[in-house]
Amino acid sequence: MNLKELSSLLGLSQTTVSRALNGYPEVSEKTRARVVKAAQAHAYSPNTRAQGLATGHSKCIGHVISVSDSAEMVNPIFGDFMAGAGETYAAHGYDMMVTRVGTKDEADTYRNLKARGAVDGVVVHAPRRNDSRLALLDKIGLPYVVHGRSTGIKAGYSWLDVNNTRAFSEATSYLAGLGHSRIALINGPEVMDFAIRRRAGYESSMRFAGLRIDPALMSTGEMTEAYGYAETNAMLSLKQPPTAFLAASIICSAGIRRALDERGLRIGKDVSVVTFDDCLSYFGNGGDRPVFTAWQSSVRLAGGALAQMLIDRIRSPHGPHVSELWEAEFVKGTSTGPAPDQFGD
Amino acid sequence: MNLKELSSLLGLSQTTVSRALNGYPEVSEKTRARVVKAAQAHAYSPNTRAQGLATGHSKCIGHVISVSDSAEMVNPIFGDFMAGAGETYAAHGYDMMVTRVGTKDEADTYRNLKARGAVDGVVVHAPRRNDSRLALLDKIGLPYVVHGRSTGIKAGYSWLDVNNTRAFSEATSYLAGLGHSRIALINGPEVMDFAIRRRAGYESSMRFAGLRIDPALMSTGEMTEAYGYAETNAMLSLKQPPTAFLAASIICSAGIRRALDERGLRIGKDVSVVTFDDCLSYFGNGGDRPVFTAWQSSVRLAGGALAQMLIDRIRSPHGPHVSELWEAEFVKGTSTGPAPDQFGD
DNA sequence: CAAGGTTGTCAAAGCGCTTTGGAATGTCGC
DNA sequence: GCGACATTCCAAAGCGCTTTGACAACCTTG
Repeated sequence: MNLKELSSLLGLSQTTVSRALNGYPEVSEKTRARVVKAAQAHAYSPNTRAQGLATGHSKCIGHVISVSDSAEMVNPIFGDFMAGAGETYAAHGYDMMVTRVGTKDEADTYRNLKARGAVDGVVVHAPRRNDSRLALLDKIGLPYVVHGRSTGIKAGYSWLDVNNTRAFSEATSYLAGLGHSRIALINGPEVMDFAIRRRAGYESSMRFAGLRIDPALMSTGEMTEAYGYAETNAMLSLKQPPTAFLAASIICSAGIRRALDERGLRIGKDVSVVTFDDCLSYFGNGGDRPVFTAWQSSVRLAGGALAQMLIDRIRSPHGPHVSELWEAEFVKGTSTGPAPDQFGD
Repeated sequence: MNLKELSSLLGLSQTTVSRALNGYPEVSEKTRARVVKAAQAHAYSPNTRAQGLATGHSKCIGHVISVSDSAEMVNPIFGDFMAGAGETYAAHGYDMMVTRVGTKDEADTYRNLKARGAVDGVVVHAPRRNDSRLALLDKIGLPYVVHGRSTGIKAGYSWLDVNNTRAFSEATSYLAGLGHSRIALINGPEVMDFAIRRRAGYESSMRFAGLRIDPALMSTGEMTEAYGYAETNAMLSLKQPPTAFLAASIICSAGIRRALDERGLRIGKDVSVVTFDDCLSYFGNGGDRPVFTAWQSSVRLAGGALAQMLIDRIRSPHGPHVSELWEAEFVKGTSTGPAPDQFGD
């Protein structure tokens, strides 16, 4: 069923039917009602491609997810982010396109998306420091919003970020306040802007507390369970092992816990753990009885908010840039406690 | 840059340029080379929508992911599946569209996708028993492949599934062989076909081993970490607690381990755990030194294979159906051991 | 050298929609 | 009863591509 058929069925011109369905005022309410009813009865939906050709808009939003070539690692927050964004898109009649790409030909992918007119805008995921994608997107004129920020970029852009610096600064202070002095940072990949900020927050609070910043207690890597496990094991084998861990994600933290358990160390007693928590739907932090002491912020909600931000931007591509800095929420779990007495036992 | 501009730039007709780029034989190699070079130089890519309108194909594949309305639960395998599928799509020039939907208006979503001509085919995720989606898709004529199977559907369809029955049957036998008699099944949602099969495999091996099938030791639910934790705790509090657990996913198993650790039970000694493992990139099973004894099958590879299957099907929509049954691979970890002597200690 | 094939190119139609610029009809005031 | 003005509808152009059918131009053959 297409417009031509439907209109001849109704004895109206395509113009009128199109206008009736798109809510234009040049059509009487009586006719409109008749058209709408017929459209529903015949399950008519305008052909997306034809509509796009005629209007110049694809009503589609792109998400380019780069999969690290080596590890084939997919960011675990991806699913929840999409779920949040997808809801908003659907409410506004947008489709969502996902493009998987190796990190090296990312630029080409964006260029191609634009050249083909495949999408009206994109969400930039996992921004790095001085991320070259932003300038590229500005240059080719593809509207975008950034999930996170990119330190070093002078030009304005729209973004939504969690206050990572603050979250990690507070988390560090919290642990220092409990008497911990050897606090380990199990960070995400430090090419990522968020990881750089987290480290900065950690370091500033360590300094403020008068604690030594020990490179041996700081690690960076893809936030897998195996990574959390391996780093924890390595650090606990040091001559001066940490008494507390600060982790970049709850997936890492699962690995940290595994390592601690394996060594018979009691979490929250012998060793404290604080984690950042993205509120993943399949890996919650224990619900009402939080397990980990955590700073949390829902990536699903972020997805929804960013989607809205992008849709607004597409509507007025030259409007002022907007940004939102979300504060992570503190949740006290059972994974933290006073530093064990180093000279006791 | 569009076809019109490019062709006038070259002093050729649109026909010739189009044919040159699409590899038709009616154009001399000399002209073709000239055209290809110019297209590259001007970064010309045909407009997707116009191309789609003209050809009648969208060169786009749909993935409808239903998010349970209550829990807003996103299947954790989603990201890895997409990564695998996306690679194949890209290699064949297909785009990938994701539609988030509440479970109730799933049918409308498929109908709409077809009516709008938005996609050339879809991957059906998480099939249920007697899944009504298959008949719907047949009826509206939208090509599809199924990730899994749907017991009860008589009509033929193309699918790729893991031999869940066998994996869980063998896993149960394995535990029985170690002397376990009270074996718990922490299953996925038993509206899902795969979960039904897994349960069947479990039950048949329990019967074969002459063990009692105790409903109190069988649970079903969304495969989250919290679920694994809660069920394990509940079962361990029974008068006759299980000595072994069989889990539906490694995410669940993380919850099981947490519950065991919390109670001071040694995994692989006091309690054994076997899990199914989808080989998620961010939650591996310990790499070369597997943690859990597991039956594993990579969901990323499944994504790639299904994508290929669907593309083939789109090319010949009335060809014979194909199906692949993958055997899960056994991996021995440290999470299993002989059943503890019930009368000892 | 005329008849018949190839080869390389093109003009134009068509995909299904939106939108511009009219045109027909109805309504109103005087 | 007539011009002015809404109101309601329509024909046709255009979005950027593919594809059909036609046509020169260039070989082959007998």
